[in-house]
Amino acid sequence: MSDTETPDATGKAPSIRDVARLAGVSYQTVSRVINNSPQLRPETAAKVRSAIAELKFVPNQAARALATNRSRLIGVLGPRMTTHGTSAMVQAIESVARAAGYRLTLTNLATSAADDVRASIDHLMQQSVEGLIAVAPQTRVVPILDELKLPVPVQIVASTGTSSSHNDQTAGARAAVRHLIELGHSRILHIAGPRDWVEADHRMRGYLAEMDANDLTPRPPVLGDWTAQFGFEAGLELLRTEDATAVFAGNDHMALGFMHAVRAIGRSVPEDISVVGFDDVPESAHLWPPLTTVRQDFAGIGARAITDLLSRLGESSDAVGPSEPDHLRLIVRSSTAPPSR
Amino acid sequence: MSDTETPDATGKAPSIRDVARLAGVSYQTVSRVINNSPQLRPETAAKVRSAIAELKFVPNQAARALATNRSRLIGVLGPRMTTHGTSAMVQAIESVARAAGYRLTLTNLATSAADDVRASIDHLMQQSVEGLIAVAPQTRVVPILDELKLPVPVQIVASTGTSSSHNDQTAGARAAVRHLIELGHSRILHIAGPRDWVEADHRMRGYLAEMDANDLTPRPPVLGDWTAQFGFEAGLELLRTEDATAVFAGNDHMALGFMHAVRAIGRSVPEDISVVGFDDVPESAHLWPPLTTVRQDFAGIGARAITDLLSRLGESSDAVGPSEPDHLRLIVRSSTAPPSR
DNA sequence: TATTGTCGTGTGACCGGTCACGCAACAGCG
DNA sequence: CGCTGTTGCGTGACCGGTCACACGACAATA
Repeated sequence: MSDTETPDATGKAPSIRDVARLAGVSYQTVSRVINNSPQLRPETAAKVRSAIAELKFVPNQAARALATNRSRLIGVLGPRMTTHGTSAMVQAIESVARAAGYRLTLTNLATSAADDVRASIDHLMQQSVEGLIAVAPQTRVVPILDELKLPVPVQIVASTGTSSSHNDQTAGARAAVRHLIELGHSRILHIAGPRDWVEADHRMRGYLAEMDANDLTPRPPVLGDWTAQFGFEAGLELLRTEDATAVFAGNDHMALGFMHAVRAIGRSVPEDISVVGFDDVPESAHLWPPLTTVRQDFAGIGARAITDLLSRLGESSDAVGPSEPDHLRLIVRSSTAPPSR
Repeated sequence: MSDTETPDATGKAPSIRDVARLAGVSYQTVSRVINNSPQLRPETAAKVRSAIAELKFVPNQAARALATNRSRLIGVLGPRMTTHGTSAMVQAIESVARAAGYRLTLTNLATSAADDVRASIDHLMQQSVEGLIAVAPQTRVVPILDELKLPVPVQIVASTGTSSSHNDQTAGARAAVRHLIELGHSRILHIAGPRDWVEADHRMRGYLAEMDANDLTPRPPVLGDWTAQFGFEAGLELLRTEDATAVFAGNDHMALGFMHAVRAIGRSVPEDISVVGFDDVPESAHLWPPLTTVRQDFAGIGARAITDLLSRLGESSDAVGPSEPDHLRLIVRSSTAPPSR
């Protein structure tokens, strides 16, 4: 009478054989039930389902992966530095992947050294991922991915677009610079992101291209590290050595740091100098002054990237349609104004 | 002569049997090599290793998991809303886990509805994770975790401490409020985080406790959603209806939004009203004015949580030692000053 | 020289699923 | 009434590792 409440108290998880025994069918029938095979009598399926519920059976994914040679696992190669943008993208990726029946395994780059990158990729490949998605990778990561010739599809998602839509990458940066030019600025500086980030590169190119298109001579961009701290330090330096009326920063954080520097030397934004950022992180609207910036739909970018990857995996992409590229938009706030001199 | 360059071009990944054949040993010997068995003649091991290299053999984790009944997989239950803090913690968790030979599988909560939480947990359990780590969970998630009686260890990591060190949870909040009191403030408001976040709850309790300890009557905290936008809106409202000289916000973002509201009505921080935040996100030092806040070592918290979890899994925690709880520190900047009236 | 123990390696079964097939029962058809 | 086709389900082998055990070679011991 001191029987355990559950039918088997072996401590081991029940297998399809256990379920089959309880339901009075063969293990293959159980397999059919959990795979929604159509060739099943409804009553049989019901019997099996109740046995599954009773035993709290949950299919062993490892066994399934082994037998089918499909892991339904997607590897995410995270960036070295996480930001609002990358987290938002990863989150979107996860939710789309899960809805499609895929799981996510995550790894972050410790550094961007080649060995380190290879180790991270190995780590993912060992889990026999079916696809790889590199979030905001540094530029040096990309050739490594190419060179490795991975046996699975690789999707690169830079925050200015996926690898499949390279055309509009610099558009946002150009819009930002054009805005400054239209306000009447001509001495415009650029604080860029790190040399080896895809996004940084494209935004810098956008700056150079737009300056060029307006017959303005760009100043050599300062290369930063995306942080507010750098924006601050670079700002102190630039304000001492350069005579500019506007700055286009590679992201909002550096713009924020730069604005701090402007105040620190007793000048003000936008009266003395205009500032525009990039990303439109949720805080940018509430900075002082509210920051003019370029908005990105991070979640949308992430979702598109994973959708593309899934469709490359032969997954019927549920009517997501082709990528619509217009996810960059200039948001004008009060950190920009016509030059006073 | 048109042979492929690799020994086998079957398109399938090589198994230990293939390696064994090439090395002229048994598959068991290969298994011993990849598991670093000591009982091996060095020459044999070398032979096998070169065969492994030649075939680019990589052990199939699914098969291993199936045979050993150990997945070496840790499930991460991410929060509904990702912030700087949670990303930093996840990143730290990943790096520690990887170093210990564990892999991470990630899922994010879409909402905090019970069904949704259960679905997310199921999703992780289906992958037969060996442990679960819930990052910054809402309070309602915790009882669900308890009630489910998961067969694996669960580690809850709130950004104010892991579940194992509950004692200092409110300390940071109390320090923040005490700082305001010591400056001479008595009419101090609190903009709290969402009702169902563990952190929000503890910070609120810290506020109430410290007010109480100084015989000050706390105002009922406003419950926000962590965003700058909320801080802004709540600020507009509070500044209209309340007569306070200081505000303690549940996080830096809401503090930032509040400061925006102060400026929006033509008053200033800290002259008219002092503001203190919580978290010390990297941008806080560069806000205007630089924000007084409570610093948290997110990476350290994350690392500690995963270390604890690993040790509960019987992993020899490499001399990490017991958790040192002093990771909260008040950072005084210029958003706080004595009251002017 | 026979016995015992250790070292290094091989053999068969097994983990929990899936796949390809086999097969009984029954229906439709000439 | 026999033939064929379909439906519904069961059997054996297999995925790629690991585990328990067996076994031969050789050294130490009696």
